[in-house]
Amino acid sequence: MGEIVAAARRVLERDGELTMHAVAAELGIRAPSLYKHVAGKAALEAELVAVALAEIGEALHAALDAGDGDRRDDGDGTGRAAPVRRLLAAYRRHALAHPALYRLATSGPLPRHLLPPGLEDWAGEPFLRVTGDPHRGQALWAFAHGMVVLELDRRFPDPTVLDRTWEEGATAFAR
Amino acid sequence: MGEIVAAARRVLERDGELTMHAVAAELGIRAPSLYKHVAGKAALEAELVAVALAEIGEALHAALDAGDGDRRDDGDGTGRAAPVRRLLAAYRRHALAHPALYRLATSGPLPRHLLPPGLEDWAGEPFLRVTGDPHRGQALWAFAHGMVVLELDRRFPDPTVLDRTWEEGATAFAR
DNA sequence: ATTATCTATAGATCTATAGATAATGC
DNA sequence: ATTATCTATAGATCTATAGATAATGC
Repeated sequence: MGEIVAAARRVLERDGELTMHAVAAELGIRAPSLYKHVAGKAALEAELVAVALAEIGEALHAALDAGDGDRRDDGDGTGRAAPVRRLLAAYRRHALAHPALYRLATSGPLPRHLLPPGLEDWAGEPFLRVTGDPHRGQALWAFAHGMVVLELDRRFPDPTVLDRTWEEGATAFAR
Repeated sequence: MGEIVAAARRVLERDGELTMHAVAAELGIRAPSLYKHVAGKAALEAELVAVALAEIGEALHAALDAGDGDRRDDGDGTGRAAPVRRLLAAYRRHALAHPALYRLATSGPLPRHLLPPGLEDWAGEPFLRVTGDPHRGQALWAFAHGMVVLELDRRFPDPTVLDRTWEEGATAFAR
């Protein structure tokens, strides 16, 4: 990860937003100097999106790889709820740990032409892996993404503990 | 709905964004004149959020009321998939028909202190009605919201037809 | 020489206020 | 008189370019 991208990431995670001025300050230089190294803000953001997708993908794949042994004893007798639960837990944990980066990578149009080929698919693969079906995988991803953004935006009324809500999603999709 | 709110709504749905200048132009006046009638942009947006929540709530309640007779023949033998399907279909249809208004009402922090009491809960009630459980209702809502925002942001790879994905969510939550 | 950084600033966007002026109601 | 609208403009924010200046490599 280039120095500038790393600085941009620190800024984004610290401030919750990204400006060229803040990135430059983080590096100890002036904003105009950045333009000798980066094409523009959009290009810098695209690099951050690539970093974010790679990390999300790693977290999700790792979550599934980790538990490849324990398919029983998940409470519903089908042996399928545990992997789904682990996947969702990893997704939630990672997103809430890097809220601004998560938002950058998952909100608004994706600059696909600026991303490494295959990265997007690879990052989403765990949802396919765990459901065994593309449409079901997409649906599970939509559930996870919806939960995360609603949680980040504090959209759930009351000071709700959301563990049970995540659990409902896990069991619904685990049949 | 006040004239200004109505104009703001037209602007939002037409331009996909809201500026005081555009709202004033829509009314044939200058932007500074608005401030004699509205406290500020945030207040105007809050009124739009209230309108949006009321309309979403109406659409969802109506969708459930409409089909209170046909609980059989939904393909999974439980008699519960049909209402969930209708609810999701109404949610999707309404959101995609008013994308900018939907986003305004569901993204970012909700100005609860500026909304009519009870409105938020009432708008979300159909999810409780159809699942019979608060947590399951929240989970279903998260799925619907996730689907809509991912669809609006064109986040699903390929030119996917998403009907089957919605269907997967419906069956998952209809048990 | 070449490369990196600097200062200065254009230019785009918006919200919102101040104070002047025109329109309307009694 | 009061109310609504107007012009003018402050002020906040950002991205990005132009041209000058300093630092580094050969």
